[in-house]
Amino acid sequence: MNELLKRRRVELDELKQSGMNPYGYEYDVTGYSKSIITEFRDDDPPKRFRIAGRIISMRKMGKASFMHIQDRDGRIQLYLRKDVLHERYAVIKLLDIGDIIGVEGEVFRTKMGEVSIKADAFEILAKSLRPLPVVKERTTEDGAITRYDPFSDKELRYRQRYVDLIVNPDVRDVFIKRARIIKFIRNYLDTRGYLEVETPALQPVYGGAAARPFTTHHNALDMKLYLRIADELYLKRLIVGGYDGVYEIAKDFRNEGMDRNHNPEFTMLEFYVAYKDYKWMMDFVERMIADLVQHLHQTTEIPIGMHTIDFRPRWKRVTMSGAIKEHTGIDIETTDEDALRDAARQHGLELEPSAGAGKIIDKIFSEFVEPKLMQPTIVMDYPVSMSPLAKPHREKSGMVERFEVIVNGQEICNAFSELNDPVDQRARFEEQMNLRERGDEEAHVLDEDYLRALEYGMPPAAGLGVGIDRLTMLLTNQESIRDVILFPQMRPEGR
RNA sequence: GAGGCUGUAGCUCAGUCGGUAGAGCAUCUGCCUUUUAAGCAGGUGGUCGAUGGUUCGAGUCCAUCCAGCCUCACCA
Repeated sequence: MNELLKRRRVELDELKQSGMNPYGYEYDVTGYSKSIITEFRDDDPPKRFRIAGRIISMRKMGKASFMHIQDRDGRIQLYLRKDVLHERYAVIKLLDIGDIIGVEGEVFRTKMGEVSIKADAFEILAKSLRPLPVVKERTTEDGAITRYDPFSDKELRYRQRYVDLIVNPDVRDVFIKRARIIKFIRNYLDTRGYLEVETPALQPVYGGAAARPFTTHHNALDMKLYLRIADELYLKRLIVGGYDGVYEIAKDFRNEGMDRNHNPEFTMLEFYVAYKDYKWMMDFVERMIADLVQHLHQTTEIPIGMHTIDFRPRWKRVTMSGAIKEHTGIDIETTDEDALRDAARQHGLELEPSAGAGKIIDKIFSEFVEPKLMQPTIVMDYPVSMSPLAKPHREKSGMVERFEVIVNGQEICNAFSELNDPVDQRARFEEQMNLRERGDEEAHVLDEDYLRALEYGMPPAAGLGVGIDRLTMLLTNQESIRDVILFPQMRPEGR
């Protein structure tokens, strides 16, 4: 144990010997930093508050000391004087940055103009035994805060998120926004009469997406179970069951690589509405997201990365074939598979010989079109081979009624008119099983019970999936999914 | 899975040609009753990610491993 840790344990013992409990039981808080400061009026008679928080800076002088404590809303300065606290003042010597204290006193404004609390009593609520990487900072005249050498090591920040949250207020803010995003969506769907449901995370047959699952084992049933990769097939069973609109905000689990856009567990909104199609869903989702952005930022126009992005409806709508033609000159509607492959190769794409037309189109799109779509864009009408759960296009053969929303070069949602023809659905599943036999581990699995449900009859329906983590990244301007997940997956810590 | 970069004090980082390990902040001691990147003076603090190798001598060169980041591949 190093000197800093030893030192704090010595102080802990001294506190106990002095008769103070270094781990208090409760504190009756009557004020919070932010409101105390904003509501302070110089002409009013002094007000008293009890406030609790963590010490984040200290300036001890001989017979008086200043410190800042941080509570849930922000920071406030404390002023402690020996001639007020008397023998209690000696305890200040045993306080450290990181300790959590409760303080009672009058609010006043210092000579330098900072609203502060003049303490006449304090208690220790939790003695901190580890040094906190707090950092010097200065508020410049225009109100901007300059921080010196902030705690920035990503590995430490993710592994010890509690420390990150204490010392980096911006991080705390991201997760408050994340909560507001989820709450807004839930409220938006609830007030329109859609039912929030819960479906199994442990599934005997996984489905609803193309991905490799995590597996686990149920001891009592002695059976293999999968962690869900999507909730789609269960939610559509509920549409069969007669609910008009259902949604679920839930964790999905995919056993794939990790990078700045992928975490093995992530949060997905899935939403299904009976008697609607994908056109209806386009209108719905652009309205919902525009309202969400307005709610979060008080405007629909926000800076993201290098761009300013405007979420105000109506968003640009393009077909996949139109977008590809515009950005590459390739006409996928009049080009057969071999010619398509040649065209893709001419554009510099490397393709596996097994790649079919759908895969080639998808590759062309994600390589040459998607990165260029900065403003919210609805891209519609996808090849049927890429979308085994979507309904055939009512006009274009070989296509399905599906759309994605691309913002800042990234997909943020995926939606389609749901396939409700059980015979077609069975054929699509069988095609997927063929792919699986040829070694595609991510092909969809045939779900016999889901087919049985469709055979009873499912009304036409529109479905939507929104990756909440990526949406949060977008709306909080974060570059990595790890910055919007409190405890991202990490390799075990070496000791 | 492939390539590149990184790992030095609690935090943020220097460390030259291979020659006794440094700074700022934090921390400690003393002084200081409206300070605020408080100040002044003086200190403490290191398994240089791990293991092995080359060398008279390794933070520095080499190999292997661990962890993180980035790019690519894979992937809704």
